[in-house]
Amino acid sequence: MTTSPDRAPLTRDFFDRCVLEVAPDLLGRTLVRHSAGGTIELRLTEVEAYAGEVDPGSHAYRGRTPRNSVMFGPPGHTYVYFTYGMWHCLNLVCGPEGRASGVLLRAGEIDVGVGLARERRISARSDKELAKGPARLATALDVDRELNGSDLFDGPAPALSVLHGTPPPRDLVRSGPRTGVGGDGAHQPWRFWIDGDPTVSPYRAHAPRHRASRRTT
DNA sequence: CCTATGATGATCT
DNA sequence: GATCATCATAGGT
Repeated sequence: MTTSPDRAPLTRDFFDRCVLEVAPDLLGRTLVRHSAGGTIELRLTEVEAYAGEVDPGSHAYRGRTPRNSVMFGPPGHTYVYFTYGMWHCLNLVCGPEGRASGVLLRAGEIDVGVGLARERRISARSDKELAKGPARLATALDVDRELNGSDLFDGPAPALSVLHGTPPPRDLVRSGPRTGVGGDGAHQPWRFWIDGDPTVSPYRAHAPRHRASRRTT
């Protein structure tokens, strides 16, 4: 039985590097999700780096809390959080240990399991939209907080893993400010994407909510 | 294509 | 109580 090099899993050492190296290096890689519904494979086209306690845009900026604790653990694990009352976002924890950094997986192209992804993403108007955005990606892959902290290298068929895939030519890798990040971290060019790829999500600048108080009924 | 806005609840201060 | 690493929808261009 032969396995082509692009189907080989990445090693844990791949993730045990500075997040600013790992993030662009993840573009073009293949994310594999095994769940009860079936298998999804996705080619990553857009990611963002969050550099831990030194990064004002990072959940880890103000230190360890119950939510962000897996960011402080070893690399090669998932960090899944719930946001805006409705959505989940999926990150991969990077090294070195103690840095509390992670890569937000923002978008990709579904290569395997398009039918299953469409069942989970009824509102998608085309296949290009199935994982165009971090919460859409998490929805298409059936990722929620149950997956938080899971090890990408947990046994022969982990719930989530990353294969080598085919990285794009370096001159197609672009970088710019992170979507929806404000404050002192707003201008770091730590969003990375494949230029011209139709599955990359639109950039949105940080939009502060202004006096948006809700009635308490 | 674009912009504006409501939905919804965990988290942290 | 404010914020939030977002999305779907409605309506204008």
